[in-house]
Order: sequence, then structure tokens, then C-alpha cells
Amino acid sequence: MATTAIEAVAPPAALGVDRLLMKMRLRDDIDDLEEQAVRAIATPPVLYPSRSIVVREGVPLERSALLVSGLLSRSKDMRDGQRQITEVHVPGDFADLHSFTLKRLDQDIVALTDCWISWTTHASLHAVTDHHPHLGRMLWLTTNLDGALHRAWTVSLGRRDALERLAHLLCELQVRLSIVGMADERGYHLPLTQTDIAECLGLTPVHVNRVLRELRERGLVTFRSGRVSIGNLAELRNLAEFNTDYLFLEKRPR
Amino acid sequence: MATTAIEAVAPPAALGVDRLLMKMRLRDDIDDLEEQAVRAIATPPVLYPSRSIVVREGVPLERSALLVSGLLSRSKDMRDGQRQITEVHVPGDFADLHSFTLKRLDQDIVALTDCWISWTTHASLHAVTDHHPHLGRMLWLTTNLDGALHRAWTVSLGRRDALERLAHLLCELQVRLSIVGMADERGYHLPLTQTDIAECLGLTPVHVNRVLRELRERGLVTFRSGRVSIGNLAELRNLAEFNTDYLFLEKRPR
DNA sequence: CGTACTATTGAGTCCGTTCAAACGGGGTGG
DNA sequence: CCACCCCGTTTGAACGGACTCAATAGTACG
Repeated sequence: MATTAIEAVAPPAALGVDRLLMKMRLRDDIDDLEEQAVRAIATPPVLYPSRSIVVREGVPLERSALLVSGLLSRSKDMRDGQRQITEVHVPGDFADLHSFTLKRLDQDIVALTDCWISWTTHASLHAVTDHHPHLGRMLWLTTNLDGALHRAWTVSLGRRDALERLAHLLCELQVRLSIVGMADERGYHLPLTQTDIAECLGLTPVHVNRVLRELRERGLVTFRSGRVSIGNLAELRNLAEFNTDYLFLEKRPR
Repeated sequence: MATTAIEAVAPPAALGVDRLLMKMRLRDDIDDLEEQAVRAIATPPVLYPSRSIVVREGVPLERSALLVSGLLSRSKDMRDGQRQITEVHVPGDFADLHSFTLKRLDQDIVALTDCWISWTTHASLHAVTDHHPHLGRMLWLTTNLDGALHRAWTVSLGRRDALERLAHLLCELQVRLSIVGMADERGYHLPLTQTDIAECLGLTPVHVNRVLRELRERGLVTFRSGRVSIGNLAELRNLAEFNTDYLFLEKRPR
């Protein structure tokens, strides 16, 4: 898959941090001094090819990955060869910020597409939490947003059927990509295979295909050649029982 | 269900913090000054009756719940009346510490049994993170441990069948209760209904009943009248493909 | 000693799987 | 330039795990 020429050239060093700041400022104010401190911790982006393992489960870590462009996943391989993806990361996400406190990962970080990643050392994060407590709490908040996503996925896998589950995933990505300016109400670029989607949803690729057809025939959404085209967002959200509350898109009180 | 006389009388005010410290010290050293700071933030336990909603989704919050005794759940109600539990909290757990950064919850906190809860104000947590950065990071770690649990549950719901899923849950609780001295290799007290278990596993109560029978007939584990009796822990773990890695039971490097 | 909840078991159904085959498009080498 | 191949997609047919519906048994409590 053509890596798209767009990503073949290194993105600006600041792009990842820009998007991270967009996400944080959606939830709270970040002053100039803090912005400066955040900008100081990111290093120039490095390219990881599609399907490569960026961080392997269990390995001792001293840095965290800020995704600048592309899509990353957290995924677990089972002994029988099955795989479950537990989160899809979009640009601006810290894919493994939790390793700052945990010092290793419980799951692999795998590139779903070619990815540019800006590494951040735990030493610099340590300094930030020491000298900028508020910024430290904002980073903490970031990992708690991941937790909220995890809970929403648990609910989907536990209580929604295949159609609703797929609809919910597509709704979630629409919102999360919109935050960083990579989606609108009409759709977004999503260079995943149906197998990737199946691994997110706890389904087989065959069934994902059938369910995609169902969504298409209902006029709700079409997924073809790496693009999600939304036909009826309101109905799609209704079908999925999708609500943005769990994404915490508002500024916090006080 | 008899609330057991043990819990009918208020537990010592320090019990919740004691158990929290046990959990934290498993992962890193806590010095005397820090211990003092932690002990200072907990208030005398309050009783919540079984099945009561301790914290409701969406409500603005200024405090977090430290569970002293009993079992709490995080759960989501669907519009069709179904419910999914996304985490079961054991004594010593901060059930909604993530609300310190998020300021509201995306899911309800519901008492599965009578529960004694010690409340902690966000103001005092704020002060702790300002004055004790290391302790702040330890609290952050605590919420990241919840994230790891969520990911493990997502994997279970996505890729394990009913038998494996149930086995995995029982293995997880065995370890987490052991940490706070409430379980051993032979079993533990677990005052849940089969419906509660079904809501954890994304199954129906009827099927949980059948699968419990299967586990019992295989001699792996018996669940009766609120007690889990483990017949063969090694085989149970093997069936569930259970591994304690995701629980981060070791001290962090450095 | 009735009432209400929980647990248990059976029979039939359905959603998603498995197995299998065909199709399509983009890249590569002869 | 075409033939081939690989990978992802699409469709069909049969199977099976978990559900639904329903009835009965057990247990705690007032």
C-alpha cells in the first residue's frame, strides 16, 4: 500500500506536539510557559514502516512514543494466533505514555500504516512533572482518556452486536480524527484492512465484510479503498448508541 | 445476602489506606513522609448499601472513592436495559481516581455488595501532586494499572470464549485479592451473583451458569454461595491463558 | 410460610464462525 | 506490455456457541 507520497517525506518536527497541544487545550488551558516545556520534550520524528512492532510487550522502557502521522495500534497476540487490538492511535496521541509510570508495556505497539514517531524520554517527562505540576496532571489526564476509550470498547465488545460495534468504531474515529483536523462530517481517510477492523472488533474479517455491506446498503456509511464516507452521521450514531461523553471534549470545570 | 457481620460494623479508618499502601509498595518504595501524606488525605469510611449507585455518570466531582471493604463495579447501562461491567474493584482500590483529572465519570460506580468507602477530596490530591511529585506519579500509576485491566478485559471479550473468559476473571480476582490479603491459592470469598458475573463477561446469566458447571465438572474451580474454591490453579490459568504480567506485580526499575 | 430473588436445566433459534472458492487490483519480472 | 502473483475483498453453505424462552428448584428473609 502506497505509503502515500504525503508521508514519504518527513513531517515538520513540531507537528506531533502541535496536535498534542490541540488535544490538551480542548480540555484545559495551557499557558505559554507550559507550551514551551511541552515543545522542548519532543525529538525529531522517526519513520516506522507499516506492520512493524514499534514497542514490544514486556521490554523495559525509558521513552514514550508521540505519534506524528499514521496509525498505531495496541494489540495482543494470543497463543492460537488470534490477535486483539485494544486501541487505535491517531496523530497527536501518546501511544504508550502509560509506560512512563509502568516502565514496560502489557501489549505491543504495532504500526498499522507507515508512522512518523517523535520519541520523548521518561527523564524529560519526569522533569516536567517535577517543575510543571499542572502539565503533569494534563499528561495524567491524557492516559485517563485512553482508559475511557478502553471502557467504551469493553462495552462494545460485551454488549453490542457486530453491526453496532462497527458503527461505534467508525463514529469514534470520526470524532478523534476531527479533533486533529483529519476528518469532517462527510468522512475521513482510514487506511486499514478489513482484517485490522476485525481485530479491533473481536470479529472475523469475513464477518466484517458482510457487516460493512449492511452499513453501505442502509446508506449509513461506506468504507472503500481506505476512505470512510459517511452517508448519515445521525443515524450511524443512533445505531451505535454513540455519545461523545466518554471522549471528554469539554474544558474541565475550574 | 448477609452483608456478613464482619462488614456490618465500621472498619478502622486506616484500613483503606493500609491496603492502598500495600498495592503501591508492591510497585515502588514509599518513604515515611509520603506515607504520612497519603494517610492524611483519607476520611473516615462511610457505608453504601449493596446495589446503590455510589457515583453517577456525568455528575461533576470534587472527590474520589477509596474502597475500604466490599466490592464496587464500574458499569454502563445500555438503552435496552442491558448492562456491562468494565471493572470490579477490590478493597484498597481507588474506584474513580481518574475523576481527579477528568472531573466527571463516563460510567457509574455501583456497589456490588455493602461497601465502606473513604472519600478523598480532589483539593487534597491536588496538594499531594504539587508537594510530592513522586507520590503524584504513584497515584498516576494506579490509574494506569486500571488501564491495563481494561485492556485485558477487552482482549477477553474479543478473543476468548465463555469458558476461558470466566476462568480469566476468576484468575484475575484471585491475584488482586491476594495482594490485599483476601485470597490464597485455594480460593476466596466472592459475594457476587451469576448475573453480576454475566455483566462482567458480556454473557447471559443462563450461560454463566452452564459454564460454571463446566469448570466445576472439570475440577478446576467451584463457585458456590459466594465462595470461589480453586481445584487446580495451574490448569485454570492455562485454560484462561492467564499471565500476571498485565498486573505489574514487580517493583519498577530504578 | 409465603414471597422474591437466584440458580438450574431443557429445547429451539440465531448471530457469527469456519471452510471454501472466486474475484479484483496493484506491483513485478520476463 | 503482458502474465503472473500476492494480498485483500467478496460471496456461499454449513456449523456451532451463546442466546431466548420457559419451567422448576433452591434459598434467604419478612
